Formats: sequence, C-alpha cells, structure tokens
Amino acid sequence: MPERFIDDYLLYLLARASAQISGQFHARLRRHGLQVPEWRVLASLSSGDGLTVGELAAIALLRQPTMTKTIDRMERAGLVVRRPGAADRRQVQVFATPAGRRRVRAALRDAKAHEAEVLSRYGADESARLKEMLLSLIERTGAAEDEEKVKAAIR
Amino acid sequence: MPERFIDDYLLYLLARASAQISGQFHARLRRHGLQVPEWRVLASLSSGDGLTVGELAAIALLRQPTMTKTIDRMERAGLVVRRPGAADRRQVQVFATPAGRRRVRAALRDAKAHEAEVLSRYGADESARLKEMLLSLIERTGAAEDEEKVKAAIR
DNA sequence: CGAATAAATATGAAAAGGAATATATATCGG
DNA sequence: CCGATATATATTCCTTTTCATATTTATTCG
Repeated sequence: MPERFIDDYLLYLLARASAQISGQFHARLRRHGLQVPEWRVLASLSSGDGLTVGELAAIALLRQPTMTKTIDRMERAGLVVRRPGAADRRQVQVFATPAGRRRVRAALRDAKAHEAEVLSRYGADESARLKEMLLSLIERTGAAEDEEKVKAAIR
Repeated sequence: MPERFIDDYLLYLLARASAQISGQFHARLRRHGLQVPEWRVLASLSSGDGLTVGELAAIALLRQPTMTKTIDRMERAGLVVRRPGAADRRQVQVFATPAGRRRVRAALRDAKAHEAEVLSRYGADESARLKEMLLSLIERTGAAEDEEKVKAAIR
C-alpha cells in the first residue's frame, strides 16, 4: 500500500500515540477500580485539593456537564465531596476523601512505573525533549485556540 | 501552585496535546458536515478503498462494534457502501461513494492547511523530529502491547 | 441600588461508545 | 471430509458523553 495520508499526519500521530499508550495504562487503572475521568480527577486533587468543577473539567479534558456527572458518581462512591465555593458561591469545590486519597495512591505509583517503562527505551535527554515538544505544542496551540475564539466572537 | 503531577506526566501531555489540537480541527470538520470517526473513515478510504470494518476500526482508534455503527450511519448518509469481502466472506469491505469522496476532499485540504499552521511555528527539521518521535513511540509501545496480550493469555 | 448581562454548575433528552455475546464463515487436526 | 476451534461482523443492553438549556449567584452600568 502506498503511504497513507494519516501516517504522516500530525494529528493522527498524536491521537494514535495517546490512544495506544493510554490504553495500556487504562487496563491497569481498572485493576484499581478507577475509570479514566475518575483517575484524572483524583490525580489532580492529589496535587491541589479544592479545585472547582470547571477547573477539573478543563484538566480532565472533558465538558463541564460530563464532569458534573463524574463528580456525582465519585461522590456516591465516597471518593470526593463537594463544598460550595469559598469566595464565589456559584462555584463548587471538590475535595478528595480519605478513601479517595487511598484509592489513588497505588494508581499514582503505577502511573509513574508505567511512564518509566515507556520512557526506558529513551535516554534521559531524549525523554526530556519529547516532553518539551509536547508542552510547547500545548502552549503554542493554546494561544491559537484563543485567537479562534476571538475571531468567532467578532463575527 | 506547586508543579502538578500531571504537568510532567507523559500520558497527560500526549492526551492534552492531542485533545487540544484535534479539538481545533474538529471544529472545522463540523463545517464540512463530518463527525470525527466519519472523517477518519473517509480519509483512510481516500488512500485505499475497500478496507474492512476491522481495519477501519483499528485505524480510527475505535472498537469494532462502534465502527459497525459508524458505517451504518455513513451508509445511511450515502457516504460509503458495504460489499462482502472478496476473498473472505466473513469480512465486509467498505468503499467511499462519489458523494463520500466529494465530502472528504475539502476536509483533506483543510486538514493539511491546519497541520501546516500548527507546524509553521517549527522548523522543517524540528517538525520532522516531532513526527519521528511520535512514530517511534507508537511502534515501540505497540510491541509492548502485544507482550501484554501474551502475558494475559498465559494466565 | 436595581435591572441587565455574564458566569458557574446542574439537568434532561438524545447520541455515541463499550462489553458481552450471537451469527456466519474459515481454518485446522484427525 | 468432518467436527472443533478461530475469526469477522453484527446485535443487544447498558453506561457515558454531549448539546441545549435551566438555575443560581456575580458583576456591570445606568
């Protein structure tokens, strides 16, 4: 077969790398009894408790209504609690419960081990450069996204 | 805030870069009246008609049953047709209709333009290195995935 | 201050996705 | 060649996600 368009298409390479590597880890997550959005919420809260629903949605790459429902499930499961926003009462802050922190601890270790496995095939500086390029992509295209919003708003 | 775990976590950087950049393009796709899986199917078929349902699922990073439903929708919309597999009659081959090819043509141009935009901030060799690293990630971790399957099979 | 506008979260209906399994066809070992 | 096993796709049922919008609280401007 001649080279397919998608095989040299940046967006596809990104999607494929992400889907493939994340897929491996997600299999491990299930052993910890966590869904992907739940894992992202707890991992985020482990570096800073009391994030709002909106912030969590942005971090976990989900829409806000989806995050609301994820929090619903997690609250029912006793992994997090909601509290009205301290400064702004429209906001809802989310806190991990002791059970939630316990649940995520092993998953965090597993995540680090898995990442180390993936990166073991690369040198330290090569690994660092890979991450730098990804960060740079995120930052530079994030700005472009705002420009799009501005353009859209002008219309 | 201290550095969050996820901000230096390879899987998250990949997921975020992919979600963010793809999100931009997906907004454009909607103007072409295409959903993401539909776009992937038509883009794949544009480089090689007659792929099977299973092949399309693997390429589009979807499960097979999801692809079956995607093809259902696309067939109803007149974008593709199914034909029984030539060699193996269990298979179903998918072909783009003239309408499907017409629909994807502009999207392909758009995809290339968007990719050029994203990569315009990088030099040619830097762009090439980014793609190489992603490809290498895909290839090396693909092998690991098979190992997992083998391990799982042994149990 | 108060009405208008904006922002954060929640809700409801509809669409999409996934796991498990059914069905049809191929392949393999005897 | 035949039965057992494997593979490709479809189907069913259930969960998750999304879109549009409602609700509540903030902010802005007269």
